[in-house]
Amino acid sequence: MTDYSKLLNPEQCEAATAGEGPLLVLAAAGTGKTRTLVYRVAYLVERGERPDGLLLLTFTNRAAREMLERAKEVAGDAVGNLLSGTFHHVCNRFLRRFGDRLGYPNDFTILDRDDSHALIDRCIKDTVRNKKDFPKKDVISSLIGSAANRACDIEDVLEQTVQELRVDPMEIIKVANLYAERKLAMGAMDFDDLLVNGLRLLVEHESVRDFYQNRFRHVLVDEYQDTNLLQARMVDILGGRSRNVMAVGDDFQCIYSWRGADFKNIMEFPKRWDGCRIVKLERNYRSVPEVLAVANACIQGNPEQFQKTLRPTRKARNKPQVFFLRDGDEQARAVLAMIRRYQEDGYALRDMAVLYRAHFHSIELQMMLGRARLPFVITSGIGVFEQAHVKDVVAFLRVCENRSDRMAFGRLLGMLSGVGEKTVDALWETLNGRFETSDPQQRARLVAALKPAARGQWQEIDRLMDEYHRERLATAGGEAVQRFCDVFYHTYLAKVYDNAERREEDIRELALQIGKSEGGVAGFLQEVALLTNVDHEYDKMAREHADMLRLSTVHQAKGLEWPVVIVIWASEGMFPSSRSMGESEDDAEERRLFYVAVTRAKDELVLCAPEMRRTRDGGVFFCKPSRFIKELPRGLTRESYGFRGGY
DNA sequence: GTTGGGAGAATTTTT
DNA sequence: TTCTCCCAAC
Repeated sequence: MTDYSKLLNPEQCEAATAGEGPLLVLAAAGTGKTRTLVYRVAYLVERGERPDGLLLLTFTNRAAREMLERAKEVAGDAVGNLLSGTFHHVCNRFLRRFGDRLGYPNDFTILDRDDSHALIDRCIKDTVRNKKDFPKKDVISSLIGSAANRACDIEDVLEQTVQELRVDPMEIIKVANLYAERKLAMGAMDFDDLLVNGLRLLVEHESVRDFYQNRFRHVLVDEYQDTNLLQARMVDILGGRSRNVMAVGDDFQCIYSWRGADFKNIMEFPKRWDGCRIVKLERNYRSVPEVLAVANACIQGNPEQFQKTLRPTRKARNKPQVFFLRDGDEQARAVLAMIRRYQEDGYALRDMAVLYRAHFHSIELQMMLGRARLPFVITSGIGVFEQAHVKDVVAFLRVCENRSDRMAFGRLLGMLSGVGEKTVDALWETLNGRFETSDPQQRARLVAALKPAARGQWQEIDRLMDEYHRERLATAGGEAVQRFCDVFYHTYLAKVYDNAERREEDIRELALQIGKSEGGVAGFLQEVALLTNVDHEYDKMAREHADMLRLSTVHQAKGLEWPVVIVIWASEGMFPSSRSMGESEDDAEERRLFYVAVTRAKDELVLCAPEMRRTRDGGVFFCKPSRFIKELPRGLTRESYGFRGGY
C-alpha cells in the first residue's frame, strides 16, 4: 500500500485519500491538480474499488491517457481500463450501447463541424425562399448550437438575437427542425447531439440511468470549471446514487463560456451537493514567485470568484519582462532574438512556447521563424482529421463499414467527375437509401447507374471494395487506405490540389495510425470525429522526440507548461480580443484567459505589446498595450521600449 | 446539373 | 494570403 502522505502535500493528500461523499477540489494553476487526480485514482484502486466502477471525465482525450499512464505507475496495472475521456467520448460510448432507445442505430455516424455545416446549408436551400437576406449557415449553426448547449429551445435563443438578424424567426425554426429531422433520418449526430442525447438517455430511460448509476461508484471530473449545463447535469445524475463525485477545477481558468461553459457550475457545486467537502490547493510548484505575483495581480480585476492566492514554493529568480514594440515585424524579430538568447542560456527549443489569442496573430512570426530556419510546431487551427483530404479517405472507409452512412457516400461519390449533389441524391435513391458494399448485386446496381465517365473511375474503387471484404481489410485499415490511395486517390489529389504531395504524405501517415488503432477500422471510425489535433500530435511528438519551438493559442495551451513562455500581441483589440468584447459586457473571460497564459510559465515570462497593426490592404491602426499589462502594479515586471537587435 | 473562373471578403477561442 | 460564394458556360 502506497504511503500517500509522503508523496503529496497535506491538501493534495486530503483530496486524494478522502472518504465517501461529494468533494470539490479548487486547484489553482500549477498546484498539482493532475497529480492529485492521479493519486486519487490509484488510491481508490488500491482500496479495492473495481476500475470499471470509476469514471474519469477530462477535457481532452490526451489528458485522460496521461493520467491513466501515471496512475498505473503508482498502483500498477490494476488501474486497468477504467472509463475515461471527454464528455463527448463518454457519451459516444453510452450511445453506441443504448442509442437504439432514442431511435438511433448503434453505428450512427458523427457529423463534424464541416458535415454539420454542409447539412445545414442544404436545409436552408430547401426551405428558404429569399436566400439573399437569410443568415449564412455559420450563423444558423451557432444559433442551433447555443440552444443545444444551454438546454433551451431555439425560440429562446432567437428572442435575443432576432432583432439584429431581422428575419422571420419561423423560417429559422423551420430550418432547425428540418436539420434535426434529417440527422435522425440518416442516423447521424453532431457534436452537440452527443451531449444532448447522452443526457436524454439518462433522464428519460430509467433502466439506463440505473445501469450507469450502479456501475459508477466514483465519478471524477477534471477541469470542472469548463463544463456546461448539460455536462453538469450529467455528472449530477451519474453520481446521484453513490454520491461519490469529485469535481476538480479552477474558476479562474474558465475560458470556454463562449461554448456554453458556465463557471457557475463550479461556484454552486457545494450548494447542489449537500455535505460537500472543499479542498483548496494553493501551493504552486510550477512557477517562480515573480510569475505568480503577476498572475495573482492580473486576476484581481475579476470579482465574484472563489478567493484563491497562488503561494510560491520555488526560489526567487527573474521578473517577467514586458516589451513595448513598434509593430508585428519588430515583435517577430524580438521574439527570435530572445529565443536565441534563451538557447544560449541552456534552454532547448522544446522548453519554450509562444502563446497568442488567435491563430492569425502568429503569421508574421511563422514567416520570420521559417526564414531563420528555426524549427517549430503549431497546434494548428484546423484539426488533422478535419482536412479535406483526410476526410475523403475516411469517407471511403466509412462507406465500406457502414451501409447507411449517407454523408460518406455523398463525399465519396462526389469525387467522381460529373457527379454532384443532385446526382448523389438520385443514386442514393436508386439504392433505396443504403449501400451494402459487401453485396455484389448492390455494387453492380451502382455501377450501372453511373454515367460512363464516372463509371470508369469508379471501377477501381468497386474492385477495391470487393477486396476489402474478401481479404478482411477491416482488420488492416492501413492497407486499405494505401490501396485506395494507389488505385484512385493519388490521381484525384493531383487533379484537385496544387500541393498534392504534402497531402499524400498526410494520407500515408494516417494509414500508419489506423493500423495501430485498437478495434480495427470500425474502432477507428467510431472515434475519428472526436479526435483532436492535440490528441494526434501527442503521438507524433512522442515518436519524433523533436526539439521544436511550440506555437499555440492560449486555449490549446490549457493544462500545459513550459520553462519559457512568450505571449505575443498583448495589445488592446488583440488580447483582449475586440470581437469577444462586443458580446459580453465585461472582460472577465479574457482576463481569465490571460491568467491561463501567464500561469503556463515556469521560469521565464515575456509579454509583448506591439502598438501598430498592419492590415492586408496596407492600412495601419494603432493599439494600446493590453489593459492586462496596464493593470499590473508597478515593479512586478521589467519594461523595455522597442527592440534594436539586442538587449 | 456540374464545373471552373473570378470577384469578394475576411480573419477567435474548439469538442 | 486564402477561403467562400456566386454566376455563367458547358
